[in-house]
Amino acid sequence: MNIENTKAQLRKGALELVVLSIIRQEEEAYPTDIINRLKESELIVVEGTLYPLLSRLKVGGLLDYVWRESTSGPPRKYYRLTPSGDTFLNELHSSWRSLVDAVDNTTKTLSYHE
Amino acid sequence: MNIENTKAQLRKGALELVVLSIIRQEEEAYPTDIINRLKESELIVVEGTLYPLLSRLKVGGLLDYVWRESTSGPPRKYYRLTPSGDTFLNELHSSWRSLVDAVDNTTKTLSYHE
DNA sequence: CCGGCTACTTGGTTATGCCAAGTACTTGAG
DNA sequence: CTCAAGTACTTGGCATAACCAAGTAGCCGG
Repeated sequence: MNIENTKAQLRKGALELVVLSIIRQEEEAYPTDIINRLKESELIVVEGTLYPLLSRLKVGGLLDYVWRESTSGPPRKYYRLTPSGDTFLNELHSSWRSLVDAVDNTTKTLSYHE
Repeated sequence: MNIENTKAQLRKGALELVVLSIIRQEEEAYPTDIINRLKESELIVVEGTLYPLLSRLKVGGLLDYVWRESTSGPPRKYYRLTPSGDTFLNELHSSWRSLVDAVDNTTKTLSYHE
């Protein structure tokens, strides 16, 4: 059993939450922005993960994007939250808090061992 | 995009942590025990999820079990943490705290919207 | 000895996240 | 003009987790 493997597993599902949060914070963001923000938080994500995730959120109506020119390369897709994306993010954040509470509740006696 | 689906996704990977935590708390526990404890914390898990998870942890050397007679049916597999399971759980708990911190860090400005 | 309860097991499905290529647009050097 | 290098986005295939649903099997009471 590999701890690194399980650590990676832990964050699955939290990605949608953090990606949506970053986009809300920035008002609008393009993928490389988002990847850099994630790296700052030590939540490393690669392109092959992020692009499909953004597409799913777009198809789901939670995100929208506009093309914008870049001064240093091809144009970029700048993503923004739609109104339903905004609502969804609030719900998702609340679900996250519930999960954290539930896990904390289950693991709280760990403190006797640490 | 379905909020229920994504909510379910959120807890993936957290299951190993809570299952190991429950077993440590109880000293030893059999699957139905664990499922009931999870229900109390609103972390619903079905047999088809839990049994394979326990098997993986057993194969990984983190858990061990003993058969014990029951007064109301067939014997039960009582699972216990092995020493390496104990170490693993400490590491996993620490990874969990890091993830929570990272997500909280990313989502903290959400409070301005709530 | 058989119906119902309790425990445990096991295919098959879906979806996420990752890796690794691949496509395409832009700029600048020569 | 053209070609290399950089930036941005896309896609196919793989591994795995969690779930669903069905199935196997031991145990007790009538």
